[in-house]
Amino acid sequence: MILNETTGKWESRYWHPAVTVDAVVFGFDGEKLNVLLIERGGEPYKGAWALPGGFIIQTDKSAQDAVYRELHEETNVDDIFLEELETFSDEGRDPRERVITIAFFALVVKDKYIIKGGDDAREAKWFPIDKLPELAFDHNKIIDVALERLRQRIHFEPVGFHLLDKEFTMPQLHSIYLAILNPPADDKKLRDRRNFPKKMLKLGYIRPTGKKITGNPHRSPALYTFDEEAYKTAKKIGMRLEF
Amino acid sequence: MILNETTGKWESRYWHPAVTVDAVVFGFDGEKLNVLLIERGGEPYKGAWALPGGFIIQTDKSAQDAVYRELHEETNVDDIFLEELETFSDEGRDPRERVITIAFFALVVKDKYIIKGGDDAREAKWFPIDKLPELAFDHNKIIDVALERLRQRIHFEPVGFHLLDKEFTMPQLHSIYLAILNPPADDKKLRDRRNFPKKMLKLGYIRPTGKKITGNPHRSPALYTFDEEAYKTAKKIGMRLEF
DNA sequence: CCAAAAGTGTTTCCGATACACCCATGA
DNA sequence: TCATGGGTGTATCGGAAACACTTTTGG
Repeated sequence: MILNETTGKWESRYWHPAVTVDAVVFGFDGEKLNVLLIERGGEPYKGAWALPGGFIIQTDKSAQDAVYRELHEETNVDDIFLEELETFSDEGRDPRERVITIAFFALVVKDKYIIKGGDDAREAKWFPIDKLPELAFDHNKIIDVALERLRQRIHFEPVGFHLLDKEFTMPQLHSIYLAILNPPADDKKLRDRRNFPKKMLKLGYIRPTGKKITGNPHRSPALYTFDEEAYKTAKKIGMRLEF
Repeated sequence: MILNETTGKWESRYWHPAVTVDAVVFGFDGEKLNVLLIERGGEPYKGAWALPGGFIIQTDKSAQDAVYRELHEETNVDDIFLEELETFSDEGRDPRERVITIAFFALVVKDKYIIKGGDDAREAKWFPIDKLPELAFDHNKIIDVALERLRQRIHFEPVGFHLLDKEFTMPQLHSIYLAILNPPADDKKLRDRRNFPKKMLKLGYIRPTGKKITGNPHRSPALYTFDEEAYKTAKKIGMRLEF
C-alpha cells in the first residue's frame, strides 16, 4: 500500500482486508481463572466489553509485537507468556468492513499489574471465566477456543507457572490444574493432593528452592521454581512430558 | 476499503497489510511423506518452488475458502482435510510489500488427484519430505512448522486416515505412523507390527469392514475404516485418545 | 493440644510392551 | 511346500492411582 500525500489515503491496486490482533489474557486469583477485558470506548459496540486488541499498524514488526503494544496501551500489562491461538477470518465479523483477526492467548500473574484503561479502552477489568458478559464481535467464541487450547496445553506444557509468581507451592499449582481442567468431584486421580507433587516432580523441570512459605495458618508448604533449562533440554530430546 | 472508480484503485484511511493463504499439503506414497509444491510463474521468486497459495480476495468467505480456491486453481486438489497451522506476520517476508500469511496444513490421498499446474503455477509436483528444494519466501520454515504439527497431531488425532483411501489395512496405517514419527530402528514399541493393530483398535474409532485386500503376493491383510461417529462422541465426552 | 493443611511412604492393579506362535497366499 | 508377510495370543514388568500415616503450624 502506498500513501497518497494529497488525499491522505492509502491506495493499492488490490483489495486488502483489515487485520487486527486480539488477546485472551488469563489470570488466576487463587481459586478461579479470569480473563482480562476492556470496555470499548468507540464504535462499533461502544460501551460493550471486548478482548484487548486492535489494528496492526505499519510499525509493528510482527503480530506478536502488535499484541504487546496494544496490551501495554490498553491494560498496562507487560512481559507475559504469549502464544498464537488462531486466525479468525469469516466475513461479517465486523459490521464496518472485512476484518481478519489474529487471536493470541496469554498467561499472566494476575496481581502483578495494576490494570488501567487507556486510549480506546475506557476501562480494563478481570472477569471470572464462568461469569463473562456478552462480548463485542465474536469475542465470546474466541475465548471458548482459547480455553479449549489452554486445557489441551496444560497436559503437555508447563503453562501453570506463568499464572504464578516465580516461586510457588505445590498446592497453588495444583489448584490451577483443578481450575483449568475442572475434573469431577470423585476424580481422585487429579484431585488427590498427594499424587500431584509426585507427578510434577517426575516431569523433571520443577526444582525445590529449599524455602518455605511463611505466615501460613497451618503447615507451611515448600516453594518450587520452574527450571527452564531442564525443560528446554527435555523438550529438545523429544521427551513426552505428559501430565 | 473502497474502490475508487476513476483511479481503479482501492482506498482506505488506514494502512492495511496484504493477506495471503498458503497450504502445506501432505501426501503419502506408501513409503514416504510428500509435500505438494508449485513452480512460481510470476515475480517475485519466478521459477522457484513454493507452497500453493495466494492472496485472499474479497469474495472468499473465509481463509479456508481461499485455500480451497487456490488449491483447486493451482493444483486440482479438492475435498481434503484442512487445518489452520499458524499465521506468519514478520516484516520482510515478501520483498514487495508487507504480507501476512495464514498457513494451513492439509492431508490428501496422494494418488486421488491428477496434479496439474494452472494460473500462477507453471507446474505442480510432489516432493519427498527429505528432498525439498530451496523454496520461495519463508516457505521452508512453514513446512518445518507443519511437519512438527503433524508429528504432534498424530499422537492424539486420527490424522493418518486422511492420507489413505476410505478402506485401508493396518500395515498401511502403520507405515504412515513410521514415516511421520520415524522412530529409531530398535524402537520395538512403535515398530513392532504386532502391537500396532491392538493400539489402534483400542482407540475405539476404527472399524473392520470384514473385507480383505486381494491380489497380494502373500497373506491378504484385512480392511478397516475410520468410524467418524465413534470418534466424535469419544471426543465429545473428553476421552483422551492417545496413541 | 487441637484442627487444618502439607508432606512422605506403601501397595495394588491395570495395561502397555515385548515376545511366541499360527495362518494365508502366490510362486 | 516354502518363503513372506499378516494375524492372534500371552506373560511380564513398570508405573500410575488409590490409600495410610506422620509432620508442621497457628490458634
